[in-house]
Amino acid sequence: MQLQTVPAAKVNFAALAMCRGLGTQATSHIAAVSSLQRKAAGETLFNEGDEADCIYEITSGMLRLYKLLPDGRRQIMGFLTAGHLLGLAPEGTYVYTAETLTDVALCRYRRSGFERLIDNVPGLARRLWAFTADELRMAQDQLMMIGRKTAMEKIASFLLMQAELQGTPDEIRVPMTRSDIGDYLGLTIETVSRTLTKLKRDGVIAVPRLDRIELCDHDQLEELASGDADADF
Amino acid sequence: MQLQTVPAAKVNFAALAMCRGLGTQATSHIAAVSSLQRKAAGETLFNEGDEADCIYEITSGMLRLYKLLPDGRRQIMGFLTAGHLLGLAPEGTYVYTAETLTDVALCRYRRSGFERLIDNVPGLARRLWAFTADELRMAQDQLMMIGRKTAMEKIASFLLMQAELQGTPDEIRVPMTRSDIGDYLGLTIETVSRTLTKLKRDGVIAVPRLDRIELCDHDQLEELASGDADADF
DNA sequence: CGACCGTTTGAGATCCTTCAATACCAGTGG
DNA sequence: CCACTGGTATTGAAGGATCTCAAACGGTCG
Repeated sequence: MQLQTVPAAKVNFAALAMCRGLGTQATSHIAAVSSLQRKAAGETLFNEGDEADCIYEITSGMLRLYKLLPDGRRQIMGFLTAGHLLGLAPEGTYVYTAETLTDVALCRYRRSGFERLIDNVPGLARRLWAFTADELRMAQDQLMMIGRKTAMEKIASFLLMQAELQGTPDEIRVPMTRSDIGDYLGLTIETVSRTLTKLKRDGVIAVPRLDRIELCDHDQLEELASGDADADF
Repeated sequence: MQLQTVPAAKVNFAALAMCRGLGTQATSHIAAVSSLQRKAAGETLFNEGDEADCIYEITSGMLRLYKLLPDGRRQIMGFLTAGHLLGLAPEGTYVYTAETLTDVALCRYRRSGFERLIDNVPGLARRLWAFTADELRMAQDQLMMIGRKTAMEKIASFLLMQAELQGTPDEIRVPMTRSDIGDYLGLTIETVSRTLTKLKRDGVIAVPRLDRIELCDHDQLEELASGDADADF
């Protein structure tokens, strides 16, 4: 369900991540192939394997990206917030499924119109490259985390990463379920829950509501995340 | 130790992955900022955190890319062969360490000279983007593998991936140690060894030498890799 | 209130790790 | 030629972190 489509003219395109640093002319070219979209929580933006005909920029809200194995096992590749692009495959099909975790506002760029711009707008291809490179860097950090960290280190890293991503060092919003967190970190829902409980007991975090976590002891979290914490934690 | 530096004029640049599809003029521009290098097995190309002043293209041989945690735990991000680029960060520092597994031939592009080309050679930025996007796709496949697959599924997937990468469906070269494989898959060296032994016992693979693995039963491997194999394996 | 859905908690099982011993292989020097 | 050495791989036994299965809890909504 597409809640709303705003005429392109009403959007401040120069403020979008896609256009930042590009000239006004480039910005208007980009505006010409884009439209604003709203999605409710729990909707699918596109599926892994779909024809990649659009690039999206998130204006507000949060999405989850994931891949599935044939038997249903899921790996979440990331949680995206405002300012991030997605659907950035230079060719072919989407490599993951994108679903909204909250209500989301998006700017959509049609690939058909976008293609020409990439080669003609100076700096645009480079900008797309930079976005993809950043996504790669995050994927590789996640690899390190999933492959070599313990459950406690993963959870601590996750909490700090969300705080960083959301720009709120002391409290994070958690619109994703425990199951989402588990599928992001390579853990089960029970292990996520148990680990959070342990952090609560130790006073490192507080959970006033299911979708809020207060980071009470930032330093302790940092230690837990990097794995050089005292043995009694 | 740099074994050899070949004058740029002697290299067939048009055949390099970096230049493929670009014009002859673009190719000569790129040639102007590049040089050929050889490295022996076991050398470091660059370290995680180093100033990223060069982009490399592999001409022959194999490298490993990895990140380290403060306490020494290692996660290998990939094994690279001929035709792959590395060091492709659009800015800043290298995000991983690169070491040679075998003797390696490389084409090196200095960033200082390369920068200008990116904005001036039509199609180049897009090409770099495509390379980074491909690296991202591989990182995300690896995420799925490490986060959600069992040891047997990981090993089977690894063997098939190497066969694909090396273009030899029936036998793969294994210049990396068991420890490398473990650090790539998020397993210990013992689990890697035990899993390979099991595959040997079941006749799915054969190991004539430590650095060779024959894939005897490709179909069985595919089944094991995707996780929908019969329970008795 | 009662149903529902996600979370938490518990108990037991398991896969993988850890620790330790042995085997293998290539290189070296007697 | 062969013992010795160092490094990597294999194998075994035991332990532990995480998973699985199951029940209880807690908030939300009609």
